[in-house]
Amino acid sequence: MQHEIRLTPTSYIVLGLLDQAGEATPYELKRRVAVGVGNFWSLQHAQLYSEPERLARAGYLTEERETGGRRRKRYAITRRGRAALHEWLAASTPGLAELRDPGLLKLYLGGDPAVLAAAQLEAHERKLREYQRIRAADDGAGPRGPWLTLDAGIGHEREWVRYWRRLRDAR
Amino acid sequence: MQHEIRLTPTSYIVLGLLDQAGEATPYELKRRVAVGVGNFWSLQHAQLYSEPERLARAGYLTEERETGGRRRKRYAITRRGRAALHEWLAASTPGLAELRDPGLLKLYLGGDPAVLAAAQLEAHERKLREYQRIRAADDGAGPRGPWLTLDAGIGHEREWVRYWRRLRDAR
DNA sequence: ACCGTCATGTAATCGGTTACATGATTCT
DNA sequence: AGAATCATGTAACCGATTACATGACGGT
Repeated sequence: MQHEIRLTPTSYIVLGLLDQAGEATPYELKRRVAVGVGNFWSLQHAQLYSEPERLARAGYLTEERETGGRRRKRYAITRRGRAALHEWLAASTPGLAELRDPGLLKLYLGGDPAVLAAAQLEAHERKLREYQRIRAADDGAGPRGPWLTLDAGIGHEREWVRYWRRLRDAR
Repeated sequence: MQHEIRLTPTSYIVLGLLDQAGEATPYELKRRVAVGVGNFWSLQHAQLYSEPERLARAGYLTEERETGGRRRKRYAITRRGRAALHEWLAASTPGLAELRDPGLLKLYLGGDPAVLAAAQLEAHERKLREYQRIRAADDGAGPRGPWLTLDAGIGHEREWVRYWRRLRDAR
């Protein structure tokens, strides 16, 4: 309830999901991540056990154990947690994202463009189709954020496809 | 010289740069990273001290201390290091990159699209101009990798600009 | 001579990843 | 009933980030 801890993106994902969900167990968080944010910011499932603990100790969440059966831990966001979340949401965003693409790294360090392009192209085309399927299935209800970010994902996948295709066809 | 260590992207960046440079001190590596890979895969400078040590202990690099003045450590890649690098370069690349953009994360978790868009747009426009300046200054000599990845960076920055602009102008 | 900044490095901490492990369920 | 897979969780390790610290050097 007292030590200051540093809040990382992982922290805000947990806070944000709990803010929307009301309360959840780590496993529920895991599933929510998998169908949403996980597409552009993935987490190890173990973090969804350790991070809520950390947040609870610092007073951002409450934790209570179910009494029956699996004795799961259920977490809920506190007023302090909500405050931290909204402060972060409103604060100006510092740096930009980095590409951090393993394929691109290989390209930079001397990998064969043609070989890389072939593999990357196929993977990105597949990913693009997946996103488009998700978007087609979305009925537009629910919060706007997920829909908008999906749109970003599609845009970038298209860009990747363009990029690797040009590279493949070069020369 | 003997323990197995896990090679991370950081490892390959060090190996790759040393492969091109012949040999270097951590500080020289730092500068090379800053003008190149660092644009899409940044590292803490401290890692450029610890990682070469790790690699040297495992036999991928040789390490020798300068005798005079600062007694810097100079590293060079070994045959084993080169082998590991080229094996990695040739191996098929596993997953795709994630966007991992803090602005996008805020958008997903409920941040105000208009506010986010304004800030992000400006930052990405600036970054795009920077890349274009770098490309204009590039004489096309030297290895191809850096030039090609710069191109990827430009493409994605353009996509970000399109994306946030549309978002800003929406409604 | 002093100051500020760049150069260069080490130490401690901690978040994140990997590995391990057991209880439920479903399938054959 | 046994096998396989999903659900759920813990523990250990380690790479990465942060903080700290000192030396060199150029400028005034």
